[in-house]
Amino acid sequence: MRKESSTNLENEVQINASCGMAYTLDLIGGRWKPTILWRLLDYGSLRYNKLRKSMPNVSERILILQLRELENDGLISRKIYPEVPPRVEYKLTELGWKLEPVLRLLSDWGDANRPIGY
Amino acid sequence: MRKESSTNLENEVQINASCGMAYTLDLIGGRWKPTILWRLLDYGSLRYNKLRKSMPNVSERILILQLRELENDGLISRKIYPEVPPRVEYKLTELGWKLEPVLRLLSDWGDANRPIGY
DNA sequence: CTCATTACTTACATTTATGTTAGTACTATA
DNA sequence: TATAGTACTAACATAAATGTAAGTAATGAG
Repeated sequence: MRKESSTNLENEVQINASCGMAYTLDLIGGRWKPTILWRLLDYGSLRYNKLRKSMPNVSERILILQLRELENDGLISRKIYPEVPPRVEYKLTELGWKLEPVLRLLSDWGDANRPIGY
Repeated sequence: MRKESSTNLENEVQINASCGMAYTLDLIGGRWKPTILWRLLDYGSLRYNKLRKSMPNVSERILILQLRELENDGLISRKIYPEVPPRVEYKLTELGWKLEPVLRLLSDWGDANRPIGY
């Protein structure tokens, strides 16, 4: 959990409010968020388990955390089917799809400029 | 300082190596890096003191840390003039300038999609 | 009754990022 | 001798992000 007040948090809030770049980076900047977003761009829609199995190194807790943050920020949606065993499907929202060109540019830049042998 | 080995670090390394998006985000993702890069896009070249005064909320230590990381990652250069009092000028490298379209897209997206009243 | 399946949650532990405060070296100028 | 100016560094402290291991609810199949 975050503290209710700290210089750290105040700085974050202030920067995000005044700098579009920082705001965008804050939305997509978690350790596993790029991977999640990329999968959803690829598959369109994914069940939790399939997503998880496509990311062998995340722990469940962290994966859920990142999914919740993306959901709270309006980038992905979570649809629960009332079945047993449960079924939950994740997909990009309209806002999430608006990110596509941004994500592709970030991806292309990284692939083009990552040092050789990195 | 970072540990030499930890799951955290291993995950970071592995993701950055396999995902261009994550790699790019890692380069520009510090708290004050967007602001620094934006200033340098704007001014072309900036002395340390002028940069600092344009960012009243960073502490010196953190500003220097972020500058060093950007320098180590090859995005900015640091030129020392052998004068007293000292003079140090920061500017974007060629690689740094290549980021310009990425930064502008991130900025535009954030400004366009940040919730009202945020 | 037992077990498998799915999408989680809980309690705990560690690592990493960020922030605070004070101090330094060097010289020119007053 | 004292002070100002610049670009830092050092020692310390806190906040936030990430990771580990185990457990849970619900139900159908065997």
